[in-house]
Amino acid sequence: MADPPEHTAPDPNEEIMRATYRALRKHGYADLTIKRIAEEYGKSTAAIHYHYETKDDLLAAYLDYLLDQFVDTVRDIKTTDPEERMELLLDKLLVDPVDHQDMLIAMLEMRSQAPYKEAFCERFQQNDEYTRYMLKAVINHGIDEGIFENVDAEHAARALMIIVDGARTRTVVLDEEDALATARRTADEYVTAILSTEEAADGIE
Amino acid sequence: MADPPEHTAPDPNEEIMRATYRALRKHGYADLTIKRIAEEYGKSTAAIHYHYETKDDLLAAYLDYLLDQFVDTVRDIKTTDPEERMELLLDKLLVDPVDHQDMLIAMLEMRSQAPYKEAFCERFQQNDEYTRYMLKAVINHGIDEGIFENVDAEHAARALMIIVDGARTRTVVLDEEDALATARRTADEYVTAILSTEEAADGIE
DNA sequence: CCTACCGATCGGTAGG
DNA sequence: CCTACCGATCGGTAGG
Repeated sequence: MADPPEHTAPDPNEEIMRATYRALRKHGYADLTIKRIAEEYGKSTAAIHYHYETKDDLLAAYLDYLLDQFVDTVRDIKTTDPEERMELLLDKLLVDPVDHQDMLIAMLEMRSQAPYKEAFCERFQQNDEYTRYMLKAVINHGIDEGIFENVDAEHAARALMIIVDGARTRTVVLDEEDALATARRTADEYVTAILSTEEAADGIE
Repeated sequence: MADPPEHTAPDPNEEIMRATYRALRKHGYADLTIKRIAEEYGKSTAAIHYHYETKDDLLAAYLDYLLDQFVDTVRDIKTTDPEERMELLLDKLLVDPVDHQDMLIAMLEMRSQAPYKEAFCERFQQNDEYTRYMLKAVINHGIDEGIFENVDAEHAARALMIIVDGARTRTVVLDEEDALATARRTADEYVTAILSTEEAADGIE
């Protein structure tokens, strides 16, 4: 009931980010209004505008907030073994989202607005660049260690990102529950058939 | 200036479909209004509502219209040789869209609304099923002729669709001009490394 | 198929 | 940070 004895100072910005998250999950992006965020926030719409001048400013801040969270979870991957690290990265990208369907939907909605909102586009590009860099680094590391073929690492990273984005889109658009799992398998096929040196090509079927 | 001597009876439905197409390209889906479609149509908004009860009815009809067009262009592919037919199908899916950026954008916007509009979802599923069936048929044909490995055709078709959808999403969201070309190359790698029997694995690098 | 209009909703602001 | 409100826009309809 009561706040814990040592409550952290309730940062309004943090609270609004959380409220935005809940509102996005509930209503999606197309039906996201300042009023609905304010309802989740527990205050008036003017309270939102007091902290963020426009709706787009708020949403740009929210995308930054999401990007930071993503970077944090990637930092949790401590493994340096290229093969294992690649698997964990692909799991992060293609397995974890299974439990966040609502967010996948809202994010595709926002992504589809990138051509009209430069602030959105920039953030999605930033996120993509970060993820792609992670993949490329693992691939190059694997090449150095001789467990990956001497492939074009940039292209291979892009190929994997295409698979990731394809799976997410299909999960949302077609309501395909196993799109992520199918993509996870496809990514493994790609790694095994194109990247890996020792032909353990048995697992492909 | 004047109409050609033998003008086909101007079918209002067809005219509205064309108007919808132009309005979608100009304004995208999020900013698509009945008024804007009416402007392209050259008549009042009430004229639109005379032919289509609601906005969603019109858009559902438009998706049917698009699906028919797509089926027609696929029918143009006469080749029966599996390898060549696969290449042509992939070109249709990953090369042709280069010249239709505006439509790629509008379509991703509409696709992102599939979770909220059953009528949309159904049509996208239908389109996907058709395309996937085409790919699967080619793969099975190739297997029968011994030029493709005896793989899981259903999975391979789904893998290729993931690549297609990933490329389209990335083209729109990240404004990546070569996302389609990268995906085209990735699809070829997949076909060569996973499907093809004779190892011409030289082209992969 | 048109003109005129309605009810609803939105982002944002004034004034406190 | 609140109440009250504005201007703009939307999908859809009445009446002809």
